[in-house]
Amino acid sequence: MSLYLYNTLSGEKELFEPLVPNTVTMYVCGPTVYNLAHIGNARPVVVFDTLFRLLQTQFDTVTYARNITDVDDKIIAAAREGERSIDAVTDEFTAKYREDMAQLNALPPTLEPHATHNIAPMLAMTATLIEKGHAYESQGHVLFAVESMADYGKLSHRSLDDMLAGARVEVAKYKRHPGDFVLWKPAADDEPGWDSPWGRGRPGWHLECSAMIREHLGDTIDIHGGGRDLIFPHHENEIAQSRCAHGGDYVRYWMHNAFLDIDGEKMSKSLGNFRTVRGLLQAYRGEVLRFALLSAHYRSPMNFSVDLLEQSEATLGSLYSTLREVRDIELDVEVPLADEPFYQALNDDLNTPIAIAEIHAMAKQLHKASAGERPLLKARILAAGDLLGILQQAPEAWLQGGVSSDVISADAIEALVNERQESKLAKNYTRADEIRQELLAQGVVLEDSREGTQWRRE
RNA sequence: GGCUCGGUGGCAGAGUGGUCAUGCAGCGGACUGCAACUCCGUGUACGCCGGUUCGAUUCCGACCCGAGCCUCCA
Repeated sequence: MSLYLYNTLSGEKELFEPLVPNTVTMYVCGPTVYNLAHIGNARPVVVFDTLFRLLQTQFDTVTYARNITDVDDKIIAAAREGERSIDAVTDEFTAKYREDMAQLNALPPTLEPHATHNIAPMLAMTATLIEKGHAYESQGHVLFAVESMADYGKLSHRSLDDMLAGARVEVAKYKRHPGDFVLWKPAADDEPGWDSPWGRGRPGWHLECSAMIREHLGDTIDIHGGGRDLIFPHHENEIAQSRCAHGGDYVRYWMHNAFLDIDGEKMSKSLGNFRTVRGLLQAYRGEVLRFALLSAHYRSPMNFSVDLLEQSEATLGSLYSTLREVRDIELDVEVPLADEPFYQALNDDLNTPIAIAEIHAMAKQLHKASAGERPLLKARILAAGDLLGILQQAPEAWLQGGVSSDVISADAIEALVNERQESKLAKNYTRADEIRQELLAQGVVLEDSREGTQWRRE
């Protein structure tokens, strides 16, 4: 099966072939740990987690690194504001980030490098860039000289002239060119800092990723992902640093996810429509959030709303209902992935909406399938769900669980279901219907079948 | 202003040069003691205007609207 990925650098879908056969290296820009992750932050995590799962089905070794930026102006500001130590802030939000992403069924990355643990490689790269004439020291800062790189701006399709035209911000005096960016900046006494040949200071943001990639994954990696907004300046500057420091290719496939709107508006603090993952998890299960995020192609802007979440929950419920019908079927069948439409869809630049449509098609077939056909269909649905990071729970647990399961207990429901069963046998349909209505008011739906009554929460 | 990228039926969202997305919701029917689940049926959707073409939602051009980036925001 051939995997095609859209490469931001070329603007086209390209056949994916790792540099080293059967070995893939992937890096995704992770969080700056000074606050809670919002649902927009979760999109790349879910998208690249899905890619991670897909890659693992066809390459022997997949090394996926996602960094933790734990030194940054915003962290310093957050610590000051809360009158806490830097470590207290970064530890708290690193832990919460991991918890939130785990709720979204995102697998832990292979590596999770922390910026503060990789200062030495950053210093080394800075020194190399100065030696090679791509960087210079100025008033305690070390800056990258963008004019020293012939094709600076290639990823974001812009020239230095374009950038000059757009520069409305006052240019710092210590810069030779307005586009020059910081590799190393001085730290005040009460700020985190490390000794360096250029004085006590801390690394610039772009440098962190370049240095950690080289340190943990190598000079050239296969895939580098992140949100669209990172194309410039972050990724452009990473390319400049790494290519100028050690030559050759830096990243072979650049992938960027589009943004999320909230109720048709962009998410921003001023609009008051900031949705943290943690907040949303109060009302919806992580799998619902994940499904919602995967219901649009990763390069399409998507509108995130309560409607979408309700639809996602209903859709997952219906798929779990289908799986409940076949819960007793033992699985001992192999699913030949290469033949699967859902697998082909995912291999076409991670087309998750098509993959989901294929799951629906299989569910439909399952309802009509003969007993002999059912095991394979069940296995295929679960295999698709596994790649998408959904549908892996016990159907009963999903259907009878939920974030509001404290409204009425499962025991109480079972008791009423039993009472209703007796009423039905006694042909007391008035009481039976009363119980149905009573439970419905509590968000519990009853489904009668020849085998008995099943229930689920709406 | 520059550079990227979008505008698809009530909603979400794929895709394609010429009968089909898919899901949710709605409507009609079957099934059911009543329901739910399931099944069957049901929608003159592709921003606007030109052009190319036998034929365009799909290609080309202009326009309108929206988004992201233009020094640290997924």
